Amino acid sequence: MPQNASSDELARQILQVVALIPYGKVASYGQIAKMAGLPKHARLVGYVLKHLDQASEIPWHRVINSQGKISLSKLDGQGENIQRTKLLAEGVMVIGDKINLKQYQWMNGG
DNA sequence: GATCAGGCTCTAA
DNA sequence: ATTAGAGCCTGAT
Repeated sequence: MPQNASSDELARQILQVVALIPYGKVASYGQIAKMAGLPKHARLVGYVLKHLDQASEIPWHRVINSQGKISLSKLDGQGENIQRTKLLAEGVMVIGDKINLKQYQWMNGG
């Protein structure tokens, strides 16, 4: 890891970008990493989001993988994918575990 | 410091 | 469009 930035700082930069994703939109891990100035750290984004506090107001569910699919398999009390449920609640069309990035990806086409 | 695993991504079938 | 393999970087043994 770089000497000029603590891991906590990297996490902060990542979360700062994730917090900017607008309601009803999604972004990929790689996209987040890139926007945070950490182009190769897509997996770190996943790591950071996984270790978030549940009280956090970070919209972690708006982050999906590059294929437009949900990587997280965590389920809620209904046996449904939590991330999928949250996205649907925001009006994001999730078919199976896949999302139409052309339509819902943040900053896609402006 | 070596080794393993992870909410990834790119490329090739 | 879906599946495999290789590459990449960090955090935890």
